[in-house]
Amino acid sequence: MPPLSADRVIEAAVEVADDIGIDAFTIRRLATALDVKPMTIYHHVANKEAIIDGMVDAVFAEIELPTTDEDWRTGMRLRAVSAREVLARHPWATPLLDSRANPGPATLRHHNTVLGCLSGAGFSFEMAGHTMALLDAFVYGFALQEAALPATSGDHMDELADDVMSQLDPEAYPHFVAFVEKRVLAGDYDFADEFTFGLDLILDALEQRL
Amino acid sequence: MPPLSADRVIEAAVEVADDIGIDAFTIRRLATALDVKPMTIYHHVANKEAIIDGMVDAVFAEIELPTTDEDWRTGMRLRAVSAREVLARHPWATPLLDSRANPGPATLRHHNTVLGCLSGAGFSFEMAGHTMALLDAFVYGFALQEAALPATSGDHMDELADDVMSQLDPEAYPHFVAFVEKRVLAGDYDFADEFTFGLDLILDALEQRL
DNA sequence: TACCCTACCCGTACAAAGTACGATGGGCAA
DNA sequence: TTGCCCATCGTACTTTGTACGGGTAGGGTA
Repeated sequence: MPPLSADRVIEAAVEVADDIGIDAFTIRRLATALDVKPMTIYHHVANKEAIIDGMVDAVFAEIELPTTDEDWRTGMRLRAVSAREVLARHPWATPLLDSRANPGPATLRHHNTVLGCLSGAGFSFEMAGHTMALLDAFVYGFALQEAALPATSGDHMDELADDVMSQLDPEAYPHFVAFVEKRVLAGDYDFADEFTFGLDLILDALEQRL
Repeated sequence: MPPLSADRVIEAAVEVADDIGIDAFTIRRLATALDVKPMTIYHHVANKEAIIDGMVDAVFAEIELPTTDEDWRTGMRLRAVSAREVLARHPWATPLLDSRANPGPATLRHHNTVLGCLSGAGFSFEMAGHTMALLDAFVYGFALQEAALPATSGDHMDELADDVMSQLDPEAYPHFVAFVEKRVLAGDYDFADEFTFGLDLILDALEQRL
């Protein structure tokens, strides 16, 4: 076991948060995961906020970025798909991504590269801003919805949905109940498919406006 | 002052969270706002989680819903615009909207009405699912971004952006720095405008697919 | 060898949070 | 008046972040 370091603290913090969620993530639990006493951690990071800053930056670092020799659509699609995957692995991160007052280097690099891809493709600053805000909103919002799901597909969802349905008055919410029964429980529903539908619709529409 | 009730607890809780944020929102502070001792609150609600369930439902209740005699596009646009306004008033709510295991009546009514509007306009269950997932993702994601902004427009932003810029190496992040200088600090930038751009783009594209 | 410095690590302790448990007190029915 | 009920509260326990200061090991210097 190498001596503790800020990087090892952040790395373990991400793992702990993945396992037990950001609410249950405490310094004491992180210390246990690192096989160290709580106060040891404070020798390497200033406080819990600084750890979370680092965790968010680590998440940004996992997201694949467009390369310079791609067209904007390929690059933006790649980044969006990668971001969704990463945020699915780290569901606690989505509400925090934009909320850090101290963005880390990977965060800055991320935004810089995205803007560079769009500028390189001839987007005006105005259009680049529109595009980034729109795509980010969609990706973050989708990740938020997905994080709330008990499961995105598979057998588990049937039982869970049944459970919810049983406590729900079909008279009061007829469209909702019908949707869940006819669509969600139909068999082949996978919420993740909604992502590609929305993403490609947005990319198509952006392309048209150029 | 009427006697305490679950509704008054929820109402005050929303106000407190609006004022000081969800992290600083504690039972003790809520009790102070209600001019009551902490334990009194537990006579009316089960625990803090139940309060948050109620707060989220109260936020859903504030969002305007489409009426049955509108076409789908008008209804969906109205709801999206209203949701953005409501979430801007209650920035703490966005990450919680989808995360409640016990949705309240306003929440269920909300989803039911949205689905009803789409079904009434002839959307298939499949297309209604696509549409709702896409619009919700955009609205929630946008609200998340907006909540992270120190300000969406006005003079404050200039100073804040200057502050951020001064600590940032233009060599390392040239596109990012250029974007902020040329677009954000240009004078008439208002992040809120990005909302209508994205929303109308999505609605246009949805209309085309029908 | 004797000393000390530095980099780590930890023991203890305190404030603030959620909330279990039981007491209190004031109004109403009989 | 007596008895009861129930909204309110006092006290106390657990869990959290983290301030403060004390160890301790290993290497450099005299």
